[in-house]
Amino acid sequence: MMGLHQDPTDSGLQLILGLALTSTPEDIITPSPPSILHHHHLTTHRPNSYSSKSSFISPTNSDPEPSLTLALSRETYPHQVVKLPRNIPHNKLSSEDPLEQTSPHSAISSFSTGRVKRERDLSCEEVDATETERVSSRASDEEEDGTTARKKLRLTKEQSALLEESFKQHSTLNPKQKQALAKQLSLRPRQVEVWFQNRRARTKLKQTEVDCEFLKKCCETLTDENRRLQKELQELKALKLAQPLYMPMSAATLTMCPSCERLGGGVGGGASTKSPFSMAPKPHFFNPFANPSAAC
DNA sequence: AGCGTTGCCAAATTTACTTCA
DNA sequence: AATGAAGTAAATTTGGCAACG
Repeated sequence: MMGLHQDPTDSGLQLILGLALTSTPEDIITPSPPSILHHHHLTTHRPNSYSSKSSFISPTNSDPEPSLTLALSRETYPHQVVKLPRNIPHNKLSSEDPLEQTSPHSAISSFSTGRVKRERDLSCEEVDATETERVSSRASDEEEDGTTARKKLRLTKEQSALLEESFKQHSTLNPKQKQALAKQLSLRPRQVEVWFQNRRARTKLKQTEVDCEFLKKCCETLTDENRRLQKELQELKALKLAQPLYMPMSAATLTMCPSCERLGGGVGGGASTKSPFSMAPKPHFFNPFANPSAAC
């Protein structure tokens, strides 16, 4: 009825999701406001200081159970074996290190800020890499002959645990924190940065899925409510046809509906009676967004 | 004020790798 | 054992925004 699609990929649903949850209380299954609103806030009022950026999604709130997040790689990939790729694309043969790979456009010019930045990051992180690769888990020492494709880093359990722990404290890092964490993990700052970016994306995705489930339940509740009201309306219409003449009631028999302050008939609400003025067992207009905990 | 640079981020996408049927 | 599909996470690309000189 309400045009609420069940498909989470539907753009209409996502729009409704962002709007509908603005009044989401804290006692529902979505402990944090929808990330859509946060994104708008961040992109329009991006703070200068890094410490204030942690408002994106609080990992302790939106991801209270890290073991249930989408990041299950440590459990599903327990062996930490770095294998050579089965097939090596031609365009990946130039350099093993992804950070040392420039895109096909990267050498064209320096007009793109991203390209300039990457080259700059590379230059500063190469120094860092030489310091850290002695104990790094990265298998990245084969690029001398230029015939090895890049191998994707698989973080160790310890590295993942430390990154997760750091993410719980703050979902964004300032440069000092990034450097320190990279040194502690024997990774490059860029890798730490990428991990945090991907981790934030996973958190947001998970939150979106939670929001979607919440809206599905709200939709079901509203559907049931609508069905009930439609049925009640049909009954009232039928009674109206059966009793076309107005039958005045004495003031003593009238009661006030506590929710909508409409007059109802009979003592005790009359819900059990089949009076034409019987009250619905629930409020006439049920808003799950204003009262989602009761709705879902 | 306008401009270019720099740095960070989100979003989308690609890619390497793992798991499982 | 081999294989391909599906899933996952690391890495890349693109574009936007803000701060700074």
